Amino acid sequence: MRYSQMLLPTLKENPSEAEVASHRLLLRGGFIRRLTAGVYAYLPLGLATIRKVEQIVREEMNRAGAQEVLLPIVQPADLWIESGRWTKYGPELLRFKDRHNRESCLGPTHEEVITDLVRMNVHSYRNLPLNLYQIQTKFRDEIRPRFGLMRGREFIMKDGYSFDLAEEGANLTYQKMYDAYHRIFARCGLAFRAVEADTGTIGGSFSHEFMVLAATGEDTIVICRAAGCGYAANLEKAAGPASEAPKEPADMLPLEKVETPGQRKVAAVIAFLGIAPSQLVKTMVYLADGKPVAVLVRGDHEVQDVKLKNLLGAVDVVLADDQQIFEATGVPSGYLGPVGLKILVVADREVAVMRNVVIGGGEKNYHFRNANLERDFRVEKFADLRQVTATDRCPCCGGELEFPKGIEVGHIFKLGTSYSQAMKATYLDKDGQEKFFVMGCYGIGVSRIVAAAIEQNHDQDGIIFPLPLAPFKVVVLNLSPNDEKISGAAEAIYQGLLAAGTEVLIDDRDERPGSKFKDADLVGIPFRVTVGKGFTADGTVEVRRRAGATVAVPLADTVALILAEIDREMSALAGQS
RNA sequence: CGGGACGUGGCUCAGUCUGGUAGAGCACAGCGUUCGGGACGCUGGGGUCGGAGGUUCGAAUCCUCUCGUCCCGACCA
Repeated sequence: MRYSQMLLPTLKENPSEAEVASHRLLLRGGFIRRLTAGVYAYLPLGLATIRKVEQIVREEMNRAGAQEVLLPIVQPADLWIESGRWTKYGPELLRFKDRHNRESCLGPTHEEVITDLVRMNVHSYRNLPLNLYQIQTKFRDEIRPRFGLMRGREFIMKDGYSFDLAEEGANLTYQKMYDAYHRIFARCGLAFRAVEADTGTIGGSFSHEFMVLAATGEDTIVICRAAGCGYAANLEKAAGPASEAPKEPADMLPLEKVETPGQRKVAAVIAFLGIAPSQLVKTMVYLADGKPVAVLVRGDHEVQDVKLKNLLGAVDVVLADDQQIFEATGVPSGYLGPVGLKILVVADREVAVMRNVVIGGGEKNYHFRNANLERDFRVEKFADLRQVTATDRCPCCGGELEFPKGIEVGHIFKLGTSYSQAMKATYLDKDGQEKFFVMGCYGIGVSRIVAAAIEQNHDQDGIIFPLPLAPFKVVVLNLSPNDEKISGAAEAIYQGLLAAGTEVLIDDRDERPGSKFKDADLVGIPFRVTVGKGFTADGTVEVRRRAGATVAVPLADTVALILAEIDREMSALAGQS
C-alpha cells in the first residue's frame, strides 16, 4: 500500500475524549473514529489489524474442528422469551419493534439463535458432536461504554457454541477449546493468563477467562506465586481459604452492650474500643432482586457481591443505601448487628469460627461486645462470601498470592443443558431415546484484543504491535521522493516485499522526514526501512525494529534479511503454542 | 441510574467570572524558502459558539429547559 493513497489520518495532538493508551493511540494513529458513544468506525489500518486477529482465531478454531457460520444480528423476542432471558438479560439488551410491531432485539450473544438452528436441523447422535462459531458484530447497550475499543457497545466478537452427546464429550470439547484459546493468544504475541471465572449471565457450570496482563486492565486476577501450583482466578471467583481456626469451644464471655457514640465506621469502632478489625463482624445490607438480606463478614474483609449473588440465586444484588437499611431493619446504618434481625441473615464462613466478637448494637450509638454465634444471633447460611485479600494464602497450595490487573479477552463456559432444556433442543441417541444437547460456549473479544495488545505494547511514541497483529509488517520510508536514486531503492524494496507476499506500506508522501518518522512510530509497524542520505553515501538502507536498534544493510540484502526475521519470529510464536 | 467535568472552524484550546464587531496554534489551499525526528514566511478559505426558549438596546458570556460527550461506581468479549 502507498501511504500517499491511503486514508490514514494521524493526529498530532491527543484527542480530548481519550484517556487510556489504546484509545488514544488508535485515534491518533488513524485506526478508528467514534461515531457515537461506544460505537466506532474502523478505518483501513484499523480493519487490517482486526483482520489479523480474525485470521488467527479462524485458523485455530478450524484446526480445533469448529465450523464457521454467520448468524443474524436481529433476533426475535420469542427466542429470548423461550430461554427466559428476555426478562433476565436487562437493559443491555437493545430491544425494539419492527414495522409489524413484533418485539426484536440486537444480538448481544447468540445462544438462543444457535440453539434454535441446531434443534431444527440436528436430530441424531450421528451428527454429534458439533462445534459452530462466527465472527460478528455484537451490540450490548452498556451502561457506560469507555476506553474506545476496550468496552464499546458495538464490538466484534468470535462466539462459538458446542453441542455434545453427554457430559464426557462436552468436557472434552471444553478442553479442546481451552487449548485452542491458548494457541490463539500465544500466536497473537500476547502475555496472557487463563483464570477460573464466574459464569455470569450466560450461566453454566464452570468457566475460564483469558486475561491479557496489563496495568490498565479493568479486572483484578489472583495468581499463586508458588512454582508448579498454577492457581489463577478472577478476583470475583477466587476462593477464600477455608477457615483455619477450629471451632474451639473458647470461653464465651458474657454479652455486653457498650456505648459507642458517633462511631459508625469499622475503623472508628475498633479505634474507639481498642480492638483489631478481625475481632469485629460487620453487617452489610444488600437488596437481592429488591429483597433485603443481611450479610456478615469479618471487619477486615469485604463482601464479594458476585459470590453473594450466586449464593442467593439472585439476578441482581446491590448494597442498600442508608434509608433502605433503616426501612428494612429499623436500625440506622453503622449500628446494625445480627441480633434480633428479622430479615434473611447470611455470613461468610469465616464468621462461623469467630468468638467474642464486636457487632452493631441494633440501636443508635451502641455496639455489642463478646457476641457469639448461636447463643446471641443466628445465621441462615454460611458460604464463601468475601473477597480474597493480600494476606490470604492460595486455596490450593497455601502459597503466596499476587493480584495483577488483566483485560478479559476470552471466556469459555461449560453450559450443560440449561439452554437445550429451556428451548427443548434434543436429539435421538443410539437407543432411540430423546436427549438434551450438552452445550458449551466460547467467546473472544476480537476488537478488544486490538486494544489489549496496545495496552500491553506501547511507548511514548506510539504503538508497538506484536508482529502477528501488525496491519503491515514493514513500512518503507522514502525520505526523498524527488530523488530518483533514493526512490528507486525504496521502490525496489517495496516491490521485493510485495512479491514475497508481505504486507508492506511505503511512505511515498511529499513530507519532511520528521513527519514520516513520527507517523511510523505512532502506528507501530514492526519493521521500518529508511532509505535516505545513507543510501546516497554508501548504498545502504537502515532497518530498524520498532523500539529497537537500527542496522545499516546493503540494498541487495534488505528484502531477504527482513523476510528471514519475520519468518523466524512468526514461527517462534506459532511453535510456542 | 448516582456523582464529577465539559460542549467555541477538521483537531487542541483561549474568550464565559465582569454581556458590547468570534480568536490562537495545528490541519487545509496557493506561493516562496527549507528538507534525517511533527520547519518557516506571506496570502487565503472555513465557525448556526451543541440545540430551544427567556432576560437585555445588545448574549459564546446571564437564567430555564434540552441534547450530546468524557471521567469515577454496578455490567461484560
